[in-house]
Amino acid sequence: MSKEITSREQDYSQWYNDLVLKGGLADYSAVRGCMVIKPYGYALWENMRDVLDKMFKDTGHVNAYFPLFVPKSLFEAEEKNAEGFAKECAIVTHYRLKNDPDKPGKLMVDPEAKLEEELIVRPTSEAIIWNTYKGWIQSYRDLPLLINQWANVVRWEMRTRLFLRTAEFLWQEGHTAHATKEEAIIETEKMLHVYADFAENWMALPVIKGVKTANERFAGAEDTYCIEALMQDGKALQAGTSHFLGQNFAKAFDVKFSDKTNQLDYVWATSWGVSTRLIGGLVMAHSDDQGLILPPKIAPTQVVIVPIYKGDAEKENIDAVVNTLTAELKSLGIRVKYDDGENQRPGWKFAEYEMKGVPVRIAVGTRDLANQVVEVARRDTKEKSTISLDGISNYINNLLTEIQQNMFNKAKDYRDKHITKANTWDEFMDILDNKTGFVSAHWDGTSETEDAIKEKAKATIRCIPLNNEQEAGTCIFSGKPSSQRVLFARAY
RNA sequence: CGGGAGGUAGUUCAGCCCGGUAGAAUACUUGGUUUGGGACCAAGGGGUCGCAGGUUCGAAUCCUGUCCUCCCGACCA
Repeated sequence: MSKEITSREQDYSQWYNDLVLKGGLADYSAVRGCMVIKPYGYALWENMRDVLDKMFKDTGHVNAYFPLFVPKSLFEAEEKNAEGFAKECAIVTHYRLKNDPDKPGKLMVDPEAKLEEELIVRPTSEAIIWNTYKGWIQSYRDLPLLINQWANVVRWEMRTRLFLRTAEFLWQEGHTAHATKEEAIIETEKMLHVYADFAENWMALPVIKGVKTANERFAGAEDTYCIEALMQDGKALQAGTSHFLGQNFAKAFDVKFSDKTNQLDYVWATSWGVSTRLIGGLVMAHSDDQGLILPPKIAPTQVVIVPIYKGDAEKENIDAVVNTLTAELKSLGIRVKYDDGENQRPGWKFAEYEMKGVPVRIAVGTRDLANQVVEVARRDTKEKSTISLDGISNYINNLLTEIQQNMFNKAKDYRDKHITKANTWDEFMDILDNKTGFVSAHWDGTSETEDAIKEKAKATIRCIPLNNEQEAGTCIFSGKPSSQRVLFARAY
C-alpha cells in the first residue's frame, strides 16, 4: 500500500486533501494559495467546461476575452463592488525589475518603474467589462448583449483550500446587458437553471436553487441567486451564483441606450459564474475512503480495461478481444482506456483506478476468455459481476447511465435527509452540531438577526429557496413574526 | 491575519532535546522469477537536510529572519 487515504471519519479535511493530491487532480505550488491543476484534474475541468460552454451557446451567449488587469480608477467606479473586493486584491504597482546592486545575482523592483496608476488583478471582471460595454451599446438594437468569458481570477484569500478556495482560480463569468429589468431578471434566473441542470445532470450533484439574503449578496448586485450543494460532512457549498445587477454598473460606467421611443435609459445587467470550486464539490459529495468517485458523464476516463495474463501468447489473445471491445465502446462515444502497461500488476491497477474514481473497470483474463466473459466492476457500489462478451458494449453503456443515476440518487437521498426543520433555538443548535446539514427555520428577515445567528451558531443563511412555501411562524432567534422558513447551514 | 504543527532522497518519515562524514521504508534503475486485489530475490543510483544570515574548530541539530504547507479561528461575490 503506497497510497493510503485518511478516512472521512478520522479527519474529513485530510481525507479531502488526500483525494485531491493522491487522485492526481492537483498539487500544491510554490505560490502561496495557488495550486497546480494536474492533467487528470484538468481533463475533468475540460469536460465540465465543454458541457457548460455548449449550454451557454445554446442559450444564445458568445465568448469573448477581457484583460487580466483593471485600472484602479475603473475598479473603484462601482462603489459597493469595489468595497466588497478591496480586501482581497493583488495589485500591480511596477513594471520592471533590475539587478540589485547590494546582492549580486539578485533582482529588485526598480523604484523608477512605478506605474502612474495601479492595476488591479481582476477578482471579477464587471468593471473592465462594463467600461468596454459603454462603447458597444447605444441603442436598444445593440441589446441584449450576451457575453461569457473563460478566465482566471485572483482573490487574495486568507485561508485557502485546494479547489474550494484558491487565491487564483479558473472560472467562467457571464456578463449580459438588457433593455428591461424584466428581461435581465429572466436572464439571471435562466442561467441559474442552467447551472442547476449542469450540477444535477452532469455532476450528479443535487442542488437547491434559491436567493441570497442581503448580507450574502454579491457586492454590487440587487439580487444574488445561487445553487447550494451539501457535502458529506454536512456542510453546504455554494456551487454557482447568478446575479441581477440592476442598473448599478450601467450607472457607474454610464452605459445608456435609446429605446424605441428615443428615450435614454441605463441598461440592465446580469453576471453569473461557476469555477473550479465545482471540482471540490464533486470530490466531497461523491467520494469514499478508497478514493474519488467520478460521475461517468464528466469522468476523464469512463472505462478502464485491465488485462490479466501469463506470457506473451495469452497477452496476444487478450489484446485481440480488447481491441475489438475498445473500438465498440469508442463507437458508442465512451471514453475508454486499455491499461496494458507491464510496469504494474493487476492488483496495483485496480487500486489505482479506484483511487482515481474511474466509473467502470473491466478485467480480462485468459480464464474469462475461455468462457467468453469479462469481469466488470463499478466504482460507485464496488460491485463486481461476470458479464458475457456478447452484448458487452451495450451493457457497459447502460451501466454508465445507471452509475450516473445512482450517484445522483445517493447524493440526493443524503441531501434530502439532511434538510431538517427546527422550531426552537435549541433544536436549531442541536441539528447544526449533531445531525448537520441544512436547517429549515423561521427568520425575521433582518440583517441584525442573521448576523447574530452567524456569530452564535457559525451558520449562515444559505438561501431562500425559489418558490419557497409561505408559512406563518416566529423567528427561532428573535421570536418575531416570520412569513417563511429559510435554509441555514455551516458552509465552506 | 491570530493560535498550533510541520518542511530531511521522487514520496512518507526517523535523526534534532544532548552539534562531530545523511538514515529507513517505499519509489526508481538493472537482471531474474512473477501477474485474478497495491509481487519476490539480488545488485545499484539518488539528498548543498525549505531558503538566507548568525554562533562554533565543526550546524540537519543551537539562534535570528524569511518562504511554503497542514489544522483551528477570523475573513470569504
